Formats: sequence, structure tokens, C-alpha cells
Amino acid sequence: MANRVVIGLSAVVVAVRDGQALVLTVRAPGQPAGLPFGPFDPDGDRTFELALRAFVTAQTRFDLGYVEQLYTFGDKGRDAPVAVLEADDRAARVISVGYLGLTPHAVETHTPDSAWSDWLRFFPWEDWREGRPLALSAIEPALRQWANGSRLPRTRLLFALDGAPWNEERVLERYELLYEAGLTPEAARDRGEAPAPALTALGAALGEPMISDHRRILATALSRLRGKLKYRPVIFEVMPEVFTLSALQRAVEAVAGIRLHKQNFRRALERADLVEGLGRLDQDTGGRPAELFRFRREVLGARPVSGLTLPLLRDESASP
Amino acid sequence: MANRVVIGLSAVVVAVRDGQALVLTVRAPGQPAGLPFGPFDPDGDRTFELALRAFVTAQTRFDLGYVEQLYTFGDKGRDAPVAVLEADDRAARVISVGYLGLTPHAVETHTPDSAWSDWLRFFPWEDWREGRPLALSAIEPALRQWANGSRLPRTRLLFALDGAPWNEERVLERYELLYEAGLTPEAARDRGEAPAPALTALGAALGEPMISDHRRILATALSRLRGKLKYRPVIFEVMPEVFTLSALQRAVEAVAGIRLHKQNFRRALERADLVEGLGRLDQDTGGRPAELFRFRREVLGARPVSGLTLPLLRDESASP
DNA sequence: TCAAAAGTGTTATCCTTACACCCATGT
DNA sequence: ACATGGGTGTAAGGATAACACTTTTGA
Repeated sequence: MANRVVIGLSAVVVAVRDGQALVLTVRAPGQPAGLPFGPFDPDGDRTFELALRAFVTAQTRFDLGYVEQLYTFGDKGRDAPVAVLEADDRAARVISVGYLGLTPHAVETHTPDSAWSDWLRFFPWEDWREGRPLALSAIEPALRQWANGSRLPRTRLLFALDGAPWNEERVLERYELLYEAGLTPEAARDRGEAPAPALTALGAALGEPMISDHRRILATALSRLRGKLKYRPVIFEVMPEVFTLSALQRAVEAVAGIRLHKQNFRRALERADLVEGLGRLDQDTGGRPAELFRFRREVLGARPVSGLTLPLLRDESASP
Repeated sequence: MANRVVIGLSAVVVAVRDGQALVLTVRAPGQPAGLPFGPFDPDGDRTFELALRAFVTAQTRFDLGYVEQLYTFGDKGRDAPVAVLEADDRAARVISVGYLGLTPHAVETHTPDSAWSDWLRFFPWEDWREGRPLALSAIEPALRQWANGSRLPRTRLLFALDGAPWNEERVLERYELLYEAGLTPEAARDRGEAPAPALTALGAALGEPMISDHRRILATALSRLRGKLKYRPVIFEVMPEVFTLSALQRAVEAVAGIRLHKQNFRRALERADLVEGLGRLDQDTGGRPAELFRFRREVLGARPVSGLTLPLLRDESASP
């Protein structure tokens, strides 16, 4: 049927555990992974956000806490999530509204098809905590070959080639460049082609594909979250009530994909007056016990609050 | 017909002229002003952005330059722009996708129904260039009466009451608070009521309403743009090829709604290496001639660039 | 000669960066 | 005792905020 539009909602639900940034994924048998998603019912759903909370809870038993809208994708030919649709809607144009959700509870999921996945599976070139990622070196030749010429300056900037500095926020632009360069399985899929052999040769370095435009939405979420860390105290939305400063730093590092300078991070925290020591100690650190802190959530209503500065830890020769 | 969705695209097209921030508006006879808008055709339009560029050009003869997506609104009951719809679609749920466009050409529009409007008409409390705006003092009592109690801290923060600092970026949050407080004609309209008399008594201080959710979209655009000034050099998208530093500063001030410190603004510009003096002078300044500058657009591809810092000019007792 | 706007010099302070070292626990 | 991680002091350099003054034009 012509002239029909269907709205699909997708959720990027992020948690952090043991220094890993995790994202909630669902997987149908024999399919690539995907994000939790569902259709928006124009008759029943009052707002996008309510609809989203409802189906994420239904699929995974979570109550989402922090939620924000990311972006609405409407390009023709970027493989709409047909799986959502009822038979009747298969000919409809699908518009995809992406959301970001944060939760401190990375407990096991309660449905067999959903799981927490380290998001580095999908973007292995985004983790610079142990120095320049191997995945990046692996794809660099293919990137250069594609960029060759007028696209080189931008490619250099995005992927930190030839001494350009790494900017951790530009996850989406990097993914879009790789897509445009034909270096993602999704690009071939959307053109109705089989993946190029050169591409399979690169293996895991290009990251695992996702169904539909979900990897694009995930990239959008990462970009947004990495940027937002700096101007809103969102990191606390993935922390438990009580935490050590090292755990907090590891969480920020996992999200931002870079290593931070310990003292400068702490000094900035202290100046911002965002956390409060509890006097109690965590004995399970493996070394000297660490003091436990809590987020002073009350400051949110009381004064303007920015996020955390991310004082970069310089190279250190990058070994594990 | 049940279960149908229609997508409406709205454009906030911003220009700056003579220290005024202008926005392109359209107006049907006997109606409040609105933004240029049009339906998205799921069969014909390949992307939102292409559809948007096409109908803005059709309505106003502009070629949009810089364009970015703002937000997608889907709340039931925030008065969908029914005027867009064909007769057949009147029962459909309307989803509204807002876009921001910037143009340096604030020439007269070429259609009788469109015009450039100073956006302060819609948000008179957002201009702090001449000190605390009178409109704010006018609505403060009504705000306090509504806030009274648990909502007071947030209201204070947003509207700079009781000595709280003004944050120019939070345009949307302020508008949404006013809407929630019933202090906008749109709120009554969406409930199917007549505007409260107390509201009309405040007159222009509450700003001119717009059709549908267009004032909300405009507020979103202002928030985005004011924030973006600081981390991307977007201000140059509303400047002519060649300009004086004072004109640049006035443009930033018009958008941000605050006064800046001249030398510190210039020092920051110089350090960022974003502009280049041309050696030529502008004789029409009314005082000493000013050197003409251009934006070094080539830096965009060459290195990471942030926006401009906004060194606040302190009070100065706020007289014109 | 004066009003109007352009354009410059300089200092105090604060924040960021970077250096290196000490502390408390378990094995 | 020593490995492991927790936790701190301090100084250099750079960015910001704030002070006021000089220059060049038109009327």
C-alpha cells in the first residue's frame, strides 16, 4: 500500500560493569544482533518515550531511568527494520527514532534473546585505553585506499592518521565514513550485494554488523554520550548508589574509550563538588581499601552543573 | 482512518541582520505566525533533508546552506499542524520533525506570506543584552505563584531569579516550563480552552504564540544554536563573506542574547586562528574605519576546530 | 574639537597539566 | 617484604577576566 509511514523506536540502553561499557542487544536466530526495538502505535501511544519504556521493560524487565532522544533516521535504502512490521506494513516507509537510555543495573536479562554486549564488538577501533587500537591499524590501509585524495584530510582527522589527534566524540562520523567507504557489511547489504571479499579479510577489525540501521543508531548514542559526559553529570546514571573514585574513573574511561589522569580527574571532581565521601571503605580492592562516595544528586536542582573534565593521560607507551 | 501516521517537517531558518536575530516565518490570514513547514512524502522523498530543502526553496526562494536536524516531536495533544494535511489525513497522528537552517542572506522573501521576524517577538525574556529584560520582570510574579514550593529551585535556576546566574542556552526548558505553568496561549489552546484573562494581562511579555508546536521547535533551535556557538564555528554560517570583527561580535551577541567583552572576544578569535584580516577597511562604521575579515573556512578540513568562547561582559548597569 | 567606534597593553587569578611521592591493605 | 591499588603536594604554563587607554575617522 502506497503512502504509508510506520515509526520504529529503537533503544540504546547502556550500562557499565567492570570497566566495560555494555549495551543491551537482542538477537533473532541466524540474524546479526540488534537493539531492542518496537513499533510506535499512533493510536495507543501518547508519547515516544512512554512507548519506548513500555517495550524495553517488556523485552528485558528493566525500568529505564535516564532516557533521551537521539535522532530520527528516514533515509530510503538504509534497511528499515522490517522485522518489526506487521505483514500489512511491509510496503510502508519506515522512520526510525533512536533513543539513549542509561541504567546502573547491568543484571542479567530476563529474556533468552536479550543480552548485554560490550559495545567494542561493534566499534573495535573506538577503544584507545590501551593505546592505538589494533583494529585501527588493521583497517588503516583500506581507509587510505578509499580516501586517496580529496577525502584524505577528513579521514585523517576522524581516524587520527598521520599524527592527527584522536577525538573520541566523533563515533558517528567515523561509522558513517566507513559505511560510505563500503567498509561495513551493512553498506553492501543495503545495496543488495554480497559483502566484498576484501572486507571479510579484515575480519573482526571492522566490527560486528547489526540488523537494520542499528549500528548507526548505536554510533549516534556513543557520540552523544561521550560528548555529554563533559557538560552534564550523566556518568552517575550508570553508577550504583555508592562507588569508589577509581570505579567512577574506570566507568568514564570505558565510556570515553580513553585513559584519564588520576589526580587531575579527582581534583576536577572535588572542585565540581559532585560527590561526597561517606567515610566508609571498600575492602575488596586488592590493595589499600578505597573510600566510598555517593553522587550528590541534590545539586542538580540547586545550581548549574556541568559534567566532568576528561584530563587525558598521555601515552605511557600503551601497554596493557 | 485509524492507525495512520503523517510526518511534518518544520524549518527554523535563522539569519542575522543589524544585530537582530531573525527567523523565517509564514502566516496564514487570521492565524498566528508559523515556521515554514511541509509534509514528508514517504513515496517521493528520499531523505528528510532533501524534502526540507525543496519546500523551503519553494516557499521562500532560498537555498538553505547549513542544515541540521533538531528533534522529533510526537506528543499527543500538542496541536499537530493540521494545515499541512490533506483532507484524507485529518484523523492521522502527526509527528513533527524540526530542522535548523542557517543562512547569511536575510534578503527580503519572495512570497507574500513569508517574512523575517525578530525571534525576540516569540521569546522576549531571552534578550539580556541591555540587562535583565523587562519581560522577565513582568512575568516573574506569575512564575513565582506557579512555582511556589517544590518547583521553585528549578524555576529560579532557569529564569535567574534570586541571584541565580542566567544560562542563555536553556531556551527550550524555559519555554516548556512556561507551557507547563499555563503561561502560554498554546497551553490553553491544546487543552481546548480559551486563554486565561491573567495571561492576556501580561500581554507581550509572554511572547507571541505560534501555530501548532512551532514555538517549541523554535525554542529547540535557539537552545541548540546557542550551545553550538561554543563548540563549532557555526556563527560564520550567518555572516557574509567579508565582515568586521564588531559585526561578528554583534552577530554572536544577537544569537546568544548577551553582551560580550570586546578584547577578550578578539583575543579568543585570534588564538583560534579562525579569521584572517584582509587589509581592506570598511568606511561605513560611523567612527574609525574597521578592518575587514573573512572566515578561514579551509581550517574546517585541516584540524579540529571548536567554536568561540563567549567572554561575558559584566553588568555595566544595563542601560541602552 | 568632539563624538563614535576601532583597536591595543597589561595584570591578577584561576585552571590545567605534569611532575613524583606516600599510604594501607593482603599475601 | 613486596605487590597492589588508593590517595596526595606542588610548581609551571596557559587561559580568562578585568582593569583603561590610544587611534582614526566624520560631523
